[in-house]
Amino acid sequence: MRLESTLTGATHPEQPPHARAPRPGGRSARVRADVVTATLAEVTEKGYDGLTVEAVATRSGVHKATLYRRWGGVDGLVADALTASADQPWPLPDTGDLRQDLRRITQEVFSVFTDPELGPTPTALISAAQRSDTGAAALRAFFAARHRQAAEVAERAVTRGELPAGTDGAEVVRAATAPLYYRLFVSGEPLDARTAERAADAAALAARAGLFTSAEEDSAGPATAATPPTLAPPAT
Amino acid sequence: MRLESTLTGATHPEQPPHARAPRPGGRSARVRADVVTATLAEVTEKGYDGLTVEAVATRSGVHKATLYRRWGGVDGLVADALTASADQPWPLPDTGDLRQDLRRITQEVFSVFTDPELGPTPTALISAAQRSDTGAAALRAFFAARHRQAAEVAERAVTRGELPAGTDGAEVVRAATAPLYYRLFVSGEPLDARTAERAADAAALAARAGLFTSAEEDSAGPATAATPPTLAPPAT
DNA sequence: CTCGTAATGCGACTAGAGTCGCATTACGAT
DNA sequence: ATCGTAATGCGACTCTAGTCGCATTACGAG
Repeated sequence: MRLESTLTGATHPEQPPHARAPRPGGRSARVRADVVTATLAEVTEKGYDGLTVEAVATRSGVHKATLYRRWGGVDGLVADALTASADQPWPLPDTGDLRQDLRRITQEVFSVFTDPELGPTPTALISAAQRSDTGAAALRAFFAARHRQAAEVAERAVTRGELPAGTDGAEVVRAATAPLYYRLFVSGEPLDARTAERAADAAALAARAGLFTSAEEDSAGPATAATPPTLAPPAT
Repeated sequence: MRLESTLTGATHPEQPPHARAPRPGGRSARVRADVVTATLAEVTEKGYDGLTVEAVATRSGVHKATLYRRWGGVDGLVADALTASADQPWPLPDTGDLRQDLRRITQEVFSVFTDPELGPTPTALISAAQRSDTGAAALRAFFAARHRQAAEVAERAVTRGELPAGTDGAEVVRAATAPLYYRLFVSGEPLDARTAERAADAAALAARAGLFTSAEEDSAGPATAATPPTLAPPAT
């Protein structure tokens, strides 16, 4: 479980949550890498409630006081770990069909968070990040980056003429993934592959109906009814 | 961790703190009421991170040890407060049109959580509840109740012939509200009235298209099956 | 190589969360 | 009214998160 290669090997020499260090040199970088690694391991094993600065200190070999000085506490540790994770790229599907692309995306989200092997870490990370202001800020940045990136799927659909011009790509992505995150982190209801599909289909449907164009104002018009598009029936 | 069976014990099926107790009499009831009130006040004022058993003890006039005995800790306090809040009825719209009904619902959610007067309490409550297993269980119950109740708007739509038979009402409600909760509690992105409307419209559209009927089987084939598990969770 | 300085290591100290055993109170039944 | 018992009050105790001042290390510049 060597995350160091990914997280630290290519670690950008900035990002200490506090101040940009006048000494970004070797040691500080190593310390940060070790700490991030240890934090991820700890939060995965014990969850947020079990996350302790002292445990991270022990595991990373970095002194407790140093952790408090640089990260301020568990909040900062989690936020930094999340920030470090946010850099990693996310595979973007390109099937040539919006609905398929969205399905891939929601399926990806679904499998990442439910996979017994991979799931616990991102799940714990996000849960943990929700708890503090610093973590919340990191979360916002995290999702903003994801949405910005994934919006391309919708933008390609616009280019293909599949979606109306002016469609807000990020909004489409949010609509597709929101039901999943809602279940995972808010209502706590079980999440299955079917829900992931439905969410993607619903988002695609709404996008095609033009609900996500930014410069749009409707009221009670023909509403959404007139469009039972050629969309294939619900995945089910 | 372990709540006395008096509360949410896992031992017996029925455990609402207020349900059957060996001594449901006056004092215990008063104590619980005082504690719930104090908990709500504290969590509203200080947020979850500032929530302390000792502060609740002082404010409610109930001894700290009693709080630990009956509620187990802050987790239990929050969970109980949430449970107590869940009982309160939620206004159900009935405009005769699904889309309008859903808009009312999302608008309601929107205003409750963003209202500077009312918002902080439910927001803090839900945020707090997310943090522990006990709280999460209470949250699930809370949302399950809400969904069950709100599903009626979809069921009426089915009766009217506006939606296909077999539509899962709760699912429609979830689809409508998920984007709001997602923004509020997961991504932390700003929430506005327009988003609330769009979410309702999108859900209505998808429902009409028959995406939320429960008894059906897949038609799109292997679309979802193949998924390159190449995410970026920091684990490995 | 030497030196100045930032970063880390170190251990003691404080404060507050959470626990425990026992005394006291008040409910509910007789 | 009386009594048995559950629930609460009470205070001392433990344990650990978090802080502080100072010693030590290692980076980076000359």
